[in-house]
Amino acid sequence: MPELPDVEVYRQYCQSTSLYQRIEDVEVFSERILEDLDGVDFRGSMMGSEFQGTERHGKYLFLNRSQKGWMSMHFGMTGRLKYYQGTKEPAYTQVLFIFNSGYNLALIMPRKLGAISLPDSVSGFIKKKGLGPDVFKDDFNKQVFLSLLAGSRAMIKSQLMNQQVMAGIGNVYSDEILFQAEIHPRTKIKHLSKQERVKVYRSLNQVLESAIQNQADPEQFPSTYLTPRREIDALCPRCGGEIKRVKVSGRSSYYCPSCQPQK
DNA sequence: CGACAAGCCTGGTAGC
DNA sequence: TGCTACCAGGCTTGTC
Repeated sequence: MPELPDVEVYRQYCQSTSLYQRIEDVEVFSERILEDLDGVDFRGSMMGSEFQGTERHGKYLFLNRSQKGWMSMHFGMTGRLKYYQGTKEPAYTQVLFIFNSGYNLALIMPRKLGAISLPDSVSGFIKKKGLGPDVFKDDFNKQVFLSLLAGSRAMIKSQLMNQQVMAGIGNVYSDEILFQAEIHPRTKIKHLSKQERVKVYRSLNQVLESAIQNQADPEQFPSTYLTPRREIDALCPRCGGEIKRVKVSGRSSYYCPSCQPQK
């Protein structure tokens, strides 16, 4: 479920495991996820360097390679990382970094919809991709959020998920935020009052903070959360009613019809 | 076996 | 009418 909280957990994982070890070799099992180099050139660029720091913007993770710039990672729908010792890489490993410490870092991704690229700078990458501000950084405040909704013709869920507007929220967390805010996912932004918009903002902050604290693991989420109950006819943790599913911009959205009535 | 799945990107178009 | 902003569909491949 690689949305902002998941990628933040991956960032902390890399920070605590994968820095300051020389990359002795790189194995590329799927070239399609390499954005700007083929496998041979990517390997050549990575070998001999080491990761020295981590950043995150929205759903993208960045690893600093000092004078050689940055490596960005995107996890698609199914990507995750594993730092391990041993000879056999995990199933569905697409790119494998082999360190001189005897440990390896595997990018595991059953569906090859993620991407790796080698940007010169994080800010340049954000600009090139047209990403909006990261929703969990300090400068993302209520005023910024309200300005990003102002004048929009979109449905609230689509706007929360639009990475060009604001970066980090995907299908699962947009549903959770709107469940906590008691707003139907198909609500048009122009029909939301100022108080309702502020309520969405507060829910956004609370949900992301709680998710990161709980290692983005739905099983550890508060009992009032929808995320562990993303299935039709599950029961609403607030009112006990049946959870329903509806399509919003082509994405399956779960909600409680009585807690989140359609306007 | 068809529908579905947490990601992004693109082309066509609805609506100001 | 023209331009934007929006959204449906496609990509991939394993699971139910």
